[in-house]
Amino acid sequence: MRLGACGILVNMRLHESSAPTPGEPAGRERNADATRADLLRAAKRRFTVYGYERTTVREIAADAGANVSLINRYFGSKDGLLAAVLAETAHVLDGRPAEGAAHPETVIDDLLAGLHPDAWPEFGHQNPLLLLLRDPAGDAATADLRRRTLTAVVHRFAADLDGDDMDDEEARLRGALLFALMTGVASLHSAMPDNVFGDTDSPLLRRLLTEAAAAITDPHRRGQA
Amino acid sequence: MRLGACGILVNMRLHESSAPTPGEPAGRERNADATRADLLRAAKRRFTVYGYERTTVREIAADAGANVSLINRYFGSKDGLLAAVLAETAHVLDGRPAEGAAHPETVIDDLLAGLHPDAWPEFGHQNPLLLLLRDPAGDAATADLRRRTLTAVVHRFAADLDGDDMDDEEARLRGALLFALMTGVASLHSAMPDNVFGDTDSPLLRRLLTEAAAAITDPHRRGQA
Amino acid sequence: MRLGACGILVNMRLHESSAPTPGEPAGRERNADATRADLLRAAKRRFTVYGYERTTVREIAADAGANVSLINRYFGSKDGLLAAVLAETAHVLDGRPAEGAAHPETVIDDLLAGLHPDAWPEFGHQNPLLLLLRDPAGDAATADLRRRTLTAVVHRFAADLDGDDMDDEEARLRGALLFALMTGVASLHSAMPDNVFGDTDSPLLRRLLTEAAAAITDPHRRGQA
Amino acid sequence: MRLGACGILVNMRLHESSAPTPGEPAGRERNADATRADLLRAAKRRFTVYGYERTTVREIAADAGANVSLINRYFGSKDGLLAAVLAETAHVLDGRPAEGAAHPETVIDDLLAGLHPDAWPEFGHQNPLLLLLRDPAGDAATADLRRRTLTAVVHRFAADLDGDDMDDEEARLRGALLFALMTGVASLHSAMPDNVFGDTDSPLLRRLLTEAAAAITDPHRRGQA
DNA sequence: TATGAATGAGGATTCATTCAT
DNA sequence: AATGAATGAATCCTCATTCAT
Repeated sequence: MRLGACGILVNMRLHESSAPTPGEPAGRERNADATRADLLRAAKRRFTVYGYERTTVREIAADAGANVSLINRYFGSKDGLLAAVLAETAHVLDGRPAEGAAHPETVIDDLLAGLHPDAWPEFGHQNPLLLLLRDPAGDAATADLRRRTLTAVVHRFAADLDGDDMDDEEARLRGALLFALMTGVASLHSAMPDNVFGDTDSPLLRRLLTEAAAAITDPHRRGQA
Repeated sequence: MRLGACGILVNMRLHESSAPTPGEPAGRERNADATRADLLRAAKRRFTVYGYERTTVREIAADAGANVSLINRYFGSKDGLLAAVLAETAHVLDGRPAEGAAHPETVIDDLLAGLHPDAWPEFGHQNPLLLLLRDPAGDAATADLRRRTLTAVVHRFAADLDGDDMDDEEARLRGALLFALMTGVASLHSAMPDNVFGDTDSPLLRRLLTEAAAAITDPHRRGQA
Repeated sequence: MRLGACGILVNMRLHESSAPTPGEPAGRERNADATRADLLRAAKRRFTVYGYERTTVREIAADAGANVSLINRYFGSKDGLLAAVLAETAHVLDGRPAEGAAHPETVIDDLLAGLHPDAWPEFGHQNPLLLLLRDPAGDAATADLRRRTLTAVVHRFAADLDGDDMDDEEARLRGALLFALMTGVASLHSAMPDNVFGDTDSPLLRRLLTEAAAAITDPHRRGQA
Repeated sequence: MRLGACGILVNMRLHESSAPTPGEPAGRERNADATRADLLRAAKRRFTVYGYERTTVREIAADAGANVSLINRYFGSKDGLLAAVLAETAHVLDGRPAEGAAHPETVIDDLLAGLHPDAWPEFGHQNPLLLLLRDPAGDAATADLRRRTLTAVVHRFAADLDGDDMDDEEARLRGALLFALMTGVASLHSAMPDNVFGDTDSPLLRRLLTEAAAAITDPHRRGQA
């Protein structure tokens, strides 16, 4: 059983490719790649924090310090931008540490680290996976992309569990449940600003989550009727 | 430990007070209460399934077979309608069986029943609790109502766990985690139409969930480091 | 020269035919005439104070303690109600004292009395003639009625001036000017809540207005080049 | 006594910065200033002629040959547009001839010139001051602006009268009365299309008005009791 | 490449009016 | 006569997108 996939969930400072340095004069430097990246970053944050519908393209452009039309130029449409963000979300998994310890504790460590106020700066300090679960926005193509991305992520979880102790079917189920537990916690944490879970570093919280994760992932669990 | 609150989640009664019998000619029957109820029902479904922003008041009115402006007449605004739906969601809890068996199995039974394709007809066959977690729409007042409703629900979960075996603080934490597990499963189930969890009646699914729930709720769990 | 017409402008407490006595239960007594009168009175006030467009029929009905539909029943439409109010305005002139002293002082006395905060209770303490001059509301028929009413009123002023000292043409011109002076003062007074004219009883104000009125009405004025 | 302020009332210059040349194909020339000016001009006319409420933003946009949403782009809202028009009205005063002959005749000349069918083309051939007196539309902020503009205009009249012959208080009263006379005449003229005052150039009309104005403004008037 | 002006579709809401009771 | 539920047209405004420079 390997649980490395969850390693992606740790806080990772991303390479600020070309942050919209404030103080710079209005006239943006003509650099397509940087502009594109800035727009993408701004979109990630706003989509994650406010949701797709409540985000306007003008807000994204303003955040990025770019002109609105460039969204259409580089991403075709607002939906295209969402698709790019979703793809980005999937790609976040690619950067995971290749080798991961396979213990429930690791999973939970990653989860709890992701709840930290400083985690996920690129996504407005929200777990990007919530983007895949919350408001079902976008057109048909985007919805499909979202679904496929979600499937890929869940499969990744399953793959890490897969081993000689269980078949694929069972691994997929356990992976999905583990994913559900994680996103459930992240989602509730995100929805309740007054911190339902109290101190994120509380030993009890960690113990309970670890136990629950173990119950889901451990095939040799005793006491199971 | 009592877990009765979760019994509410299986409440799928649907008193079709005055369904808009199709085939009838135009000119709605003049019954304010029925109209209001129809609008509320239609809103519940669309808000839950499509989200607040992607639902237009005209769609709701069309679903209800009523005139659009009656939404404003009866609920003041689209936001007021959302508030009514949220309140309804909270009130669903009030109809719970007064005393419930306090076993994790009961919680999971309720959860799994809620995943059934025929469950929650009023909410478009989606768990209404998702309405409290997904897209953060509405104006300030509605957002506050949403938050308070969510808090109330979580507290209800906690109250059912509270007992002589743990203090309030701990009960609240365990309740929140249980709630997170449930909504996480419901959310993932809702987002992936091709049924990630396979057969909802599968014994393995039930066993894993029950174990996880027990890990969260049982204070006397052995083998906890 | 007679100026009696202006006598109509004095403050006159109207017969409260059936004031919507508060405290009475909802169910209105079934009395068509009284209801009609109440609606008319309410409309007079709101149209005069807030203007036609900014007044809703529901507000009028609420003021009158009557049901909205009765406006259409008794007056055909909102426009019909306005027409009735305009007619009423014209009829106010009918109740004038048949014989009036023909001095500019009388005209000005009436005008100043009309500026008093307690004057014109039926019209929200505003000079009803403003209704004929301000916002050009209503459909074509109503606009025509308004115009005809206005013409009638101006002619009435002229008639009071007519005499052996001048021909009809000249009387009409002087009457119109006198009317313009009066309504100009009333209009400005109405538009500036902080009382542009200071104390309404000020001797200077009365003297200046009387002189101006005299300049308009007196055919034997000396010093006219 | 100086009456120069009234000189502004004859200001009927109209710099057609970029008239929507009819006959040109669709696709408006991309000139923000010109578009803004066109919208403002169209609004001035419709607000003055038809009043605020009876004017729709679409009508204004159509008049200006511009897209409706540009009203919101450039003025924020219909109310913002009204505010701009009111400000414009106030600014009209700024362009007055610095020094004016201080005779009642000048005031009346200006007034009568303003009654000419060709006067005030920008305001639909209506005296723009009527905009400040007629239908009290707009939200609270706009109502306040209207009131302040009106106050400013009246004070301007007063200032032109102020001199060593009278104190401020008295000047303000006389200024207000002069303003009332002027707007009263303009208002009645505007409300009665069949020309109540007959020929605008009639010597009698001019004489009567000049006498009335003199009665209001001249502190050395003989024959005053 | 970048800008910002212009566009048009769509959305919530208000309101006079009609209709059934 | 009176009630209030239902209707639909109309209005302001927002927003993604396109176009010309």
